Amino acid sequence: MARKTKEDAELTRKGIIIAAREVFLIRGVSRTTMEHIATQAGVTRGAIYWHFRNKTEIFQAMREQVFLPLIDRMDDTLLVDNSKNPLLQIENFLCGTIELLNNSLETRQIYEIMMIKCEYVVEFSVVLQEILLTCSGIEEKLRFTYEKAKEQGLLHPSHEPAQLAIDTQLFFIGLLHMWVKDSDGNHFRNRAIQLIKAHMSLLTR
Amino acid sequence: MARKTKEDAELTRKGIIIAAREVFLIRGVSRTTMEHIATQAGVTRGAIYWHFRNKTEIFQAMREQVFLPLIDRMDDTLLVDNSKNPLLQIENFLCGTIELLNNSLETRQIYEIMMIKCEYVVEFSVVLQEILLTCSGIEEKLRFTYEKAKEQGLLHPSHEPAQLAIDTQLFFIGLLHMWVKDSDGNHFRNRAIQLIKAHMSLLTR
DNA sequence: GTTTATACATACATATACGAATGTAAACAC
DNA sequence: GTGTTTACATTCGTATATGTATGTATAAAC
Repeated sequence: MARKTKEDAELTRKGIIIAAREVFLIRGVSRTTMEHIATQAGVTRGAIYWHFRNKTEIFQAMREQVFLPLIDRMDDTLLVDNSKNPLLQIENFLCGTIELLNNSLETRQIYEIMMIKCEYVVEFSVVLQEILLTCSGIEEKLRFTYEKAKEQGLLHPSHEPAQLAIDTQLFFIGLLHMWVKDSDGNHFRNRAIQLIKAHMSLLTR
Repeated sequence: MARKTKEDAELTRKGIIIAAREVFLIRGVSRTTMEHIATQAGVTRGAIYWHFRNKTEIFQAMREQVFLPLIDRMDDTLLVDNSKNPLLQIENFLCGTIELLNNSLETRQIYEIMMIKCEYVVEFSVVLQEILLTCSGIEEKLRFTYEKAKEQGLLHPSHEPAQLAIDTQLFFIGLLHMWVKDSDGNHFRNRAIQLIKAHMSLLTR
């Protein structure tokens, strides 16, 4: 075949990432070969090796498509200081994430890949460090928002923002993991929003 | 080499499982080959294929060593009806699990393998179903214990046992995941017990 | 004490994956 | 409009993994 325009090449690159996501989801990252991805994308391995050095680079490219927007949305929802009701801000952030998972096939699949279709060894253990860092960021932003709530007297006096932040964070990490695993939907997916509201109400009174 | 006694053969089998655990932890399940396991165990692949049909069977054998005791301990801690203080029963179950992770290298490694060194596709997706089932069991037992607490008037009147059970379960799932990922220990491992007590105190008042 | 089944080691056949090297036609720079 | 670079496809060499088949020495059964 012949050379493409820059736009076509970019389309090829995007197509490879999409194909990788689809194959990762079915076969898992480790058991996916370059040939699998190439076939799914309708190109040859040559095309892939032109755009990416190896599978890890494809994985990282795929991951960034979801995690950079997540950070942005988190900042938008939690850090913005309209602060009518900080507790509602937190609830909206959590519910918004679940709705994003419900609405965006891409996001849903990437979360699933990252949580149960990837082995965090050698090259991939870098990703683990980034996840821990992201979690630190979330905890901090939750604490910041709980502190605003405390200032407004919305919290039980004996509840400390730092404690609430971690508790909410761990609750949500657990929820996300079970949401992903619960592919039938009956245990967690259907009830996720309700569970979040219940959690928030537990901490409020 | 020559034939061993039954006891020797059983030792070989155990050794293979131990070797598999050690290699799984470093290389991940998918990227571990039978040859890796054999070398680590000091045998040849022939020995492994004599005891197990394939890698999945080794994985399952390894998994059972940890999960069957977990169920037992859960029943012992939560269902037994001495019930001086059901809330303390729950706290003890959660803290006991963390302490088990701290004290037992084997348990710790198997949890780590199952959570971040394994891809749940095809043969392994059966394991996911089992995990979901185990979680259902945990939720049920937590709810049962929270109901006892409610009968004894230990809970805030507006708190429902069913809600508390799920909230605690999700909190703990999140904690376990972060505990495993936090290999440095500064974020979650060192604080796990304290976080559990904080969680329980949040739900009590 | 002979036979048989066991508990492996060794050898073999097949399949698959990777990365690099090479080929090539068209886009783009000039 | 020619030269150069780009965006791939094709080919090749090498390595590695799997499962099975076969070999073998000994424990156990009789």
